[in-house]
Amino acid sequence: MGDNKKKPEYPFMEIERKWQKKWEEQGVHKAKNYSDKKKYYVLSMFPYPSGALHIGHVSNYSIADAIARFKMMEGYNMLQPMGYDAFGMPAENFAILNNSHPSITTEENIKTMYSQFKAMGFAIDWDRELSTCRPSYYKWGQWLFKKMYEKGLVYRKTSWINWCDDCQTVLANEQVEDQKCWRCDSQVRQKELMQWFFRITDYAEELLDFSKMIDWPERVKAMQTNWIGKSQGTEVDFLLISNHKSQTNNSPENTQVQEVGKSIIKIFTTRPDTLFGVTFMALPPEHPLIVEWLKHEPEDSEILKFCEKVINEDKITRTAADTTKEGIFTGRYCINPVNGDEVQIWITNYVLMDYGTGAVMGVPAHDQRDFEFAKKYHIPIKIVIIPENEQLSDNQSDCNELKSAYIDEGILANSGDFEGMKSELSKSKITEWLLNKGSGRASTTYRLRDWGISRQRYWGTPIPVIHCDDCGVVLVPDSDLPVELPMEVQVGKTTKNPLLSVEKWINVPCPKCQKSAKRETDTMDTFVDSSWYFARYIDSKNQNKPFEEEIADYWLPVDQYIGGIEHACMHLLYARFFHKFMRDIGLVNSDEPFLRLLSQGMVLKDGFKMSKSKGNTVDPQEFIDRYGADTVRLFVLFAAPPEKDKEWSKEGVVGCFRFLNRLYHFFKENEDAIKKGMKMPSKNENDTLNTEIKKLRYSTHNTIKRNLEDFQGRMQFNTNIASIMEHFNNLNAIKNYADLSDIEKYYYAEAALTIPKLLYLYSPHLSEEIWSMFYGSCSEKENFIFQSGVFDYNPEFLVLDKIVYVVQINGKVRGRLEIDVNISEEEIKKAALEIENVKKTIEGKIVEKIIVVGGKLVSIVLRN
RNA sequence: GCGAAAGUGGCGGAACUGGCAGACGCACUGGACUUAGGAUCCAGCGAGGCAACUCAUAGGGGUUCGACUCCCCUCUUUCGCACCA
Repeated sequence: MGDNKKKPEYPFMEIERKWQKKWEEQGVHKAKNYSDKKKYYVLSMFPYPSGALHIGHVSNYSIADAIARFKMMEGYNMLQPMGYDAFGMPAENFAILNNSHPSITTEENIKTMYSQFKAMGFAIDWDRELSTCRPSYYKWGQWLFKKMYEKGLVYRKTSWINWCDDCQTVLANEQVEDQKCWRCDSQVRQKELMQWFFRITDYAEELLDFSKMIDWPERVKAMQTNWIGKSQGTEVDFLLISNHKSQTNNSPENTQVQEVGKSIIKIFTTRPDTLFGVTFMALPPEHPLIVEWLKHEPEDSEILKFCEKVINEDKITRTAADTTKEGIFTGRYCINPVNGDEVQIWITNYVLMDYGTGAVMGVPAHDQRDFEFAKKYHIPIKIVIIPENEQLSDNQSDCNELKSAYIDEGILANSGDFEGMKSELSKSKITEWLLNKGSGRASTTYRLRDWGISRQRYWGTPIPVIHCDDCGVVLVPDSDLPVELPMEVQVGKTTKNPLLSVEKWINVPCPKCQKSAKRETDTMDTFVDSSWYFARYIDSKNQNKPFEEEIADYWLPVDQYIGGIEHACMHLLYARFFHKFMRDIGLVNSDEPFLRLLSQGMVLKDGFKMSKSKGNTVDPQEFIDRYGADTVRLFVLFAAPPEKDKEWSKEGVVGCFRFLNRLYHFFKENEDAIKKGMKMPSKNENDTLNTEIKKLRYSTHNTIKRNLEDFQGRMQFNTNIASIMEHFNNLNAIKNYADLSDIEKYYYAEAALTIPKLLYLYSPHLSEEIWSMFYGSCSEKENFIFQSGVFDYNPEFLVLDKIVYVVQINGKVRGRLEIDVNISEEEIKKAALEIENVKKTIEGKIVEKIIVVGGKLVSIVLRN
């Protein structure tokens, strides 16, 4: 021990390959679909096959693998599957860049990634591997689409989207830069396009319920709650005045018969207490009423021009909070149901058609936006709420002096029968009054919008629909599923959706009437694919249904999900929606897909997110080749707690490598010594243990305890690893092995062999290698670490016979006291007062009281 | 603006229910051994002070025998949502 000879690096490459081979040969990572054992399903978000594992993947799967292996040790029937999220724009663009077809490049990338996964040595059941771009997978995505359609959860409607004429596709908001297409730089315009939607809003209320999860980060729950954005308020009907004042050409059609549905403007408000302060009505140009009115406008009308301008503004600019509020008066009026006031109707750029009822009552005195708008266009401002302790003074002068709206609640003024009532109470009273009059009702709205899943893209799951002139939308029969993507297309920069030009594929007979019809050419958003993949893993080879319900009952929900925070309001919400839908059609019997969620932090370089454009990327492969998978895995877990961002450090990796190296050489050098201590001597010599070994034994069991409890609770692997290093340092400090008694040698060996067992979760290859030095293959069967069960400690060894008390005077540490455990409080006080330094400090002062905290410290309080 | 999280040495981070602030690792410094290398071993490592001690957990108050931890205020950073009526 401790000699100064040169040491070669440990042969990690050989060791890692060796154990990967053994694990595979003996199928130790395969999960059984039917088992008496309790199951544990560990899942990491699957990767998009970009051609190489990046450091984020390595971090994600290292966390998952630690949990997975712990559950294996605990004896669970553990499942950790892996697959690829292979459809979508990045894959399509990758193919375009390489002048190839995405089906080719994707499968190539999958191959590369698979071999990288193998080299990392994750405990993955590869028999269940899937890729979303294979017909065997997306067949069932299409099947689920149909089920959803049949349940009324799928619909088509025209909606306003960002459209690039050059690329002939919808652009997501983040693909529009400065009103221009990110790819071809041409002007983006708003276009009304027929799109497919999933009615996720039907589940809005249930999606707000997180009670069925065991452990989800507060942050994610808050983000989803925020995103769903439930608001309770009141819907109010404003009657239109049909022969409006400004109209000059009073044609009978316009003035008399109004369609019933259009004779009112419905608004939603969370502040019915301000209803008496309404001085205008704000509608977006897309509002059906406006659309109707515009038909009667002359071509050069200002109103028409204004509407066109607003509609063509890109969504982001238009909905930004700091965009100047603009509007135009329609010349028409409606009636405020609470007081009969005539209210001007304006078209504005700041009201959103797809929230609430798509119309807003303008209360300039009590809403900042309305206030700014009213100021600009000289619309009257009427105060109807005053702060509780103030009097309403001269109304008129007040309004002119106002610098901003009073948006808080208060006491109602100028409010008819509700005069003097508190906002809080008046809300329900006014709503009640409206209900009785039939011109309003309580209402709940959500910010959550239905999920638009149409993509005018080639590389995605085809929507299994055929359009027939006579029959309309016809679902592709089950027997014709999957609707496979045609392969004979050229993807390229210039072209529109390549599917549009595959005549052979598009033109099909209508399944109902056999007349010629056309296939839907939109494909599905890739988030549809990832919304149910966790369920497909449990029976991924099934050719007759998405998965067997009985197997799903065993495996679902996922016990532990690990992924990035970036999916909080997208993937994680969509997957919850899908799971609930699958429950409602009887496929699964649980309410939530993911019981526990760990959202891991990013790996940063120099404090920034790694990105190609910044040029601060790290290729993990480089480090894996040089220091081994065990080292890299250990580093990403040691650098910070899993949910925190971690800074990539080359030196840190080397530090982990050194630790593993030291460990390996320690066991090589002390192999014989440890072997001698492996058997508990028959004679119990506990009493004769020297203090050093007693401390080591304490270290062993305390380290195990810390690691065990951490896995049962907060899962901060960085401190676990630190504690293993610390314990190894303690073990290394024993230099007098030769002098030890048999029982001391036993505890020495125990201390040593604890290390591979604890480290197995983070650096499994080396751990197995060390373990096998002592518990090596007896026959054909290997003794894998997990088979030895989970690590456990003996609480008896954590009881010390001497304890160090810290002695404080007025809160400052003045000494310490090593004392027998069983000593009484009085004696401890006495002993504390006898410490030299304590004596000196309290000399000439009066001791007011002495507090003894059991097993920890003595606090002496002096009178000042 | 709303919501969430966070702020501790040169750095990543420990300190779990209030009880020795800085575990573990990196970097650094000195030494040993070295045909020198990303090797190994020993020692040191918050600041000030010869020392006893003092000062330090973003800043300021408070509760307490005792506060990184609890309460109040302020500042800063990151993230999410954002004209949501």
